[in-house]
Amino acid sequence: MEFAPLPLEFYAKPSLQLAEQLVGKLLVKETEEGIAGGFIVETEAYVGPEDRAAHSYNNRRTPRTEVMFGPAGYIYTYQMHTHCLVNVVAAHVGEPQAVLIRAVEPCIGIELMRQRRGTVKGDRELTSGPGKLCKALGITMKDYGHCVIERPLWIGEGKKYERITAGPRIGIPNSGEARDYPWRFYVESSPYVSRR
DNA sequence: TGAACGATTTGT
DNA sequence: CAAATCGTTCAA
Repeated sequence: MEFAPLPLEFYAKPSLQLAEQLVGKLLVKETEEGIAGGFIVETEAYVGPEDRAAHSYNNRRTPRTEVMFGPAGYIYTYQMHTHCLVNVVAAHVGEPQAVLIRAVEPCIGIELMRQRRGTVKGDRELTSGPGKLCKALGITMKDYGHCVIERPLWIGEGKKYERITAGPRIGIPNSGEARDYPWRFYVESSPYVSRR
């Protein structure tokens, strides 16, 4: 895969807009084990201070959320239970917005992904969830703060998908009214989204 | 469908 | 120190 990251300016926009535009882009991670990547088929926008589901709700600023207060185009990883989740910072300095990558369609290094994921039923299980794709691509907490236009973790032009759908976000039952906002974007026809 | 898993952060 | 979490995998 030829190294051709999207320009940093691409990320300097509201997370709702960025979340929709990231669908179809190619997410790539290169490690000593090899290269792995996939087309993004599902994202969620986290809008920041006004969004009860966001870690940066009410401008909460801690070591963990710090990167979201910086410029767009940087990686915000965070761990829950035994899994790592990956976000891309959006908007501008001082606006703690981010986009969660929830699922990708495997494209590069599928054999490596199978290896890293272990026992899975089929290839559609490889990356159909935020924790799954991190493990498949080899994304870890070490990628926190990494700039997404540089190796080894970057995003490039991908392909066009038909029919991108918006719906409520997943896994945020305790976020009050924000629970139902249609801020999840996914490819309707893709078997690789986290929930069908 | 439900519980275990158990890293890390945050609030009491 | 206790509770909570943008999840995944097992067991029935």
